[in-house]
Amino acid sequence: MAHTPNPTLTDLSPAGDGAASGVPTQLPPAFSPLYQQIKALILQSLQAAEWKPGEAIPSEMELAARYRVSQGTVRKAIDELAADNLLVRRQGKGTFVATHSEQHVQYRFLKLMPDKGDLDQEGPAQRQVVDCKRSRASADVARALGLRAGDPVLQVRRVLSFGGVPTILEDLWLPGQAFKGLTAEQMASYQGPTYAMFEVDFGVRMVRAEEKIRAVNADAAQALLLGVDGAMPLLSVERVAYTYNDTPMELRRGLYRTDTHHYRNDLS
Amino acid sequence: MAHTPNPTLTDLSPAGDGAASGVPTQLPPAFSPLYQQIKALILQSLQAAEWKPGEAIPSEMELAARYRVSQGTVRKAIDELAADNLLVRRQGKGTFVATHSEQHVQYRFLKLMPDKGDLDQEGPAQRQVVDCKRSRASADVARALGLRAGDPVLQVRRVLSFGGVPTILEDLWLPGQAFKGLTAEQMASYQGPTYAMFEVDFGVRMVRAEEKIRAVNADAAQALLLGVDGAMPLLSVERVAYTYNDTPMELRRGLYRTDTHHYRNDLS
DNA sequence: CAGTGGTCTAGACCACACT
DNA sequence: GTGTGGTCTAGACCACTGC
Repeated sequence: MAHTPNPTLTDLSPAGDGAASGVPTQLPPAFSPLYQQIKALILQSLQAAEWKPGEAIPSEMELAARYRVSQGTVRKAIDELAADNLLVRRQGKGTFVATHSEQHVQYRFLKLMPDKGDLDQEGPAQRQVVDCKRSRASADVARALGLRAGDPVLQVRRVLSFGGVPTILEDLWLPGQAFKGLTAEQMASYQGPTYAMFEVDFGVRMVRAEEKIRAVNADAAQALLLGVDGAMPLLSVERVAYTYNDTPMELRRGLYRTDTHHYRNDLS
Repeated sequence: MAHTPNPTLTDLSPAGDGAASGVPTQLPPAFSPLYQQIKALILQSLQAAEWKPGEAIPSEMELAARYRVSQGTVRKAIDELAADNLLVRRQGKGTFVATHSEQHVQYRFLKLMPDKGDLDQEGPAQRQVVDCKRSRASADVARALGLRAGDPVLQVRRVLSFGGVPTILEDLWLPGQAFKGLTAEQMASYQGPTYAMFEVDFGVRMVRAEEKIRAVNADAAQALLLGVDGAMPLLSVERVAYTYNDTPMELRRGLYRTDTHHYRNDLS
């Protein structure tokens, strides 16, 4: 099988040329390596929930057989998906679909750290849902979520406390479509990360996010909920979280107290 | 050469066992893959400046011959170094030592973005050096830089403006040892990123950094330098930058205006 | 023990850049 | 054309997990 591409896979290699059709290739067919095609196929299966968060995907040998490529090619595809945190490899056990329902990745998207110690040392975060209502997307919200203004959205306001101290005030906007039936009860009572609940109850898995950070002054209502003086500057963290396919599924505006905590970022 | 480890490389594989010494291995010898050892060797050459920033390193075949391993093993070592942004691969040309002296990575460590558009569209940043003096490390500074309190440090205060608007006020602390002879003139007049100057003039290459971000109020002097009202909340960005070997080589405290810009971060 | 991912090798061929 | 990195294959063996 020394480079005899599987006929079921798109042969994008210029090597084969277009002689069969008698038409010489004008535009180079945008060469795409085999392992990228395999990666895309695996990604499709993930989107289609053929394998669910936490479950094992087929072994490298099985996938190699399925796609009619060598184990090494499957390996490279999986390597990239693991680097993107979509899959998790565990030697001797298998390769698993990444999930937010795990202790050690509890706060994967939360970059706030206590000035001393670790978030885990402050015990589990207490969540207090202040508000949870159906509403309609403003122009701002619609743009961020890829909706049209006026489309139904779910809006949640909550306070997160660490060690009993209110530290984060968050407003969430979720597309009404995908999160039909979400209740305040559910937001408040679910044990574990909110994104884990989204996976379990709504089949929505967040894979990446973008944050814009600013320093702001709180308004009166915000200061009250956080129990801080209105003059204390706060960190404004605006996050858009995406599922597979770069589809935005959540807009979140957080206000962080940074007198005892800080937002930590590693650059490389 | 089907797994006959080169004798010049540490054979950490348990396969060889300790029979030669007659002493059975008690503690497993911390198995380390060959490619990790190669990676460490390449890293040593980088630290020793055997190849300088911007230069090409030997080809994969040459390195494979030098270390007596297969090309694939060298490849995997280089892959990881490239993923860490220590090397840059360019197909058809070679593999190069990463450098800050390049247009498209101009602002690799600067996450501040204008709310509309791109930093590059605002033209080159104007740097105004407010102060540049030799001093002694305070306890804080010493801890961050891995020095002892009282050790000589270089201290720089400067203002960065984009499109003529003062946007960042920065204080830098540099180990006096490594940056002997750095002048205010040099800080102000060098064309290009400051980290590029560090590479060229002092042989110090920054490879990663950690930032702690808070919302703060400016004091009077700071507000004056940034030309803002004292009540405007600002982003405090405290950065420690590291060279090879996780050696801290710079402490930087920045105050960012976030009324027209924001700190951008991608999570995954 | 069998099955999984992880490492290492060797060789072929492709895409790209320079000359 | 030559030399570089990039892809793909095939096969061997190692390390880890759980039966």
